[in-house]
Amino acid sequence: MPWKGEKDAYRIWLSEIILQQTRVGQGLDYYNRFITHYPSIADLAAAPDDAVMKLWEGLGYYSRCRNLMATARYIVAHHNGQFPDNYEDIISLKGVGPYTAAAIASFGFNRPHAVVDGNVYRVLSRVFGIDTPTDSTEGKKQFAELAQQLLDPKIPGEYNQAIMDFGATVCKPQSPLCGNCIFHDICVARKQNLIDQLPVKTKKLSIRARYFNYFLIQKGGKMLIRQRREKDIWQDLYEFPLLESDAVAIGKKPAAFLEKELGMRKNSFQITQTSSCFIRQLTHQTIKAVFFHVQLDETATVPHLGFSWVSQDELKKLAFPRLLRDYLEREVGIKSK
DNA sequence: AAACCGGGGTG
DNA sequence: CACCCAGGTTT
Repeated sequence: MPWKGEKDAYRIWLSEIILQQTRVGQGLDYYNRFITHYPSIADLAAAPDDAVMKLWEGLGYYSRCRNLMATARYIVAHHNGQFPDNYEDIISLKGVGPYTAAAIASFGFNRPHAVVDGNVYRVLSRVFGIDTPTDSTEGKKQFAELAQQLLDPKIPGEYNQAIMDFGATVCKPQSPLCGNCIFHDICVARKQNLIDQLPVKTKKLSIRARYFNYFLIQKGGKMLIRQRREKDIWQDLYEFPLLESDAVAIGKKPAAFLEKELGMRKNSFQITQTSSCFIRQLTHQTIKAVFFHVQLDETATVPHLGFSWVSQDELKKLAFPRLLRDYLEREVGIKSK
């Protein structure tokens, strides 16, 4: 991992933001691409939104990318391009919470702040036999205090790295290596046979189904797109004209949508192709999508506010949700790279 | 305190 | 399928 032992706060920050709720194997390529494109925080701050979001495309949790841009620009504007070197200033940055602030402060500036991530929750809950839910306010406070108490303030960076590595390689979520564990004889969870019960989480997420009907409208080699500006999934990413419905089958609504919502003239278009249902499982939503290919005739008039026509080359430079990027590549033959 | 925010890997 | 991932922000 290129960020291990890294002392450049910009690189530490970038790697930590990328790794939020993201596995190392998934984030590694993204990290390398960002460092290549934007070697310094000033480079990142100067980059256009669309270019940065394109580099983030497919990684998910896109607010991380928006906060990344905002923070880079803030540091250039207000900290002379120098990353703040203390916990309080660091945690005040957008997109930086307790974990990330402790990681940057300890790795980059040798400050004595203990990290508490999923690994730490797991190790501490098992070794000490703590069943307070880690997703409760009380649990967060309790584990943070314990972690801070255990931290070796002389070597905070090494300590933080060690406990997270230990959680990732020995005290794993499933099938932990208790036989080789240095805490074998003192681990409360192991002694009481509670390894599979700890850590405790209370909140069970509910997954809702959503039905997206996308319209692929092409004309003269260009496609009609829009940017998602609402506070919803995929904010600031691009998509095609969309009709969301309550169920998979939307009957005769496609034509009505094109006329009413897009202002297209009746009988000036044809739906030439309807895809099968594509399913994308997100953490808290199941997206079921159908794609309608629309053929326009000579008299067709197309909207309008909020939409724009883009060529394939322009489209490739914009960030689309994975679902749409996959459909473009598999069914339309447009490859992103 | 609870809801919301992606995508992928693993067993 | 359930669970988890070097979490954070908004309501």
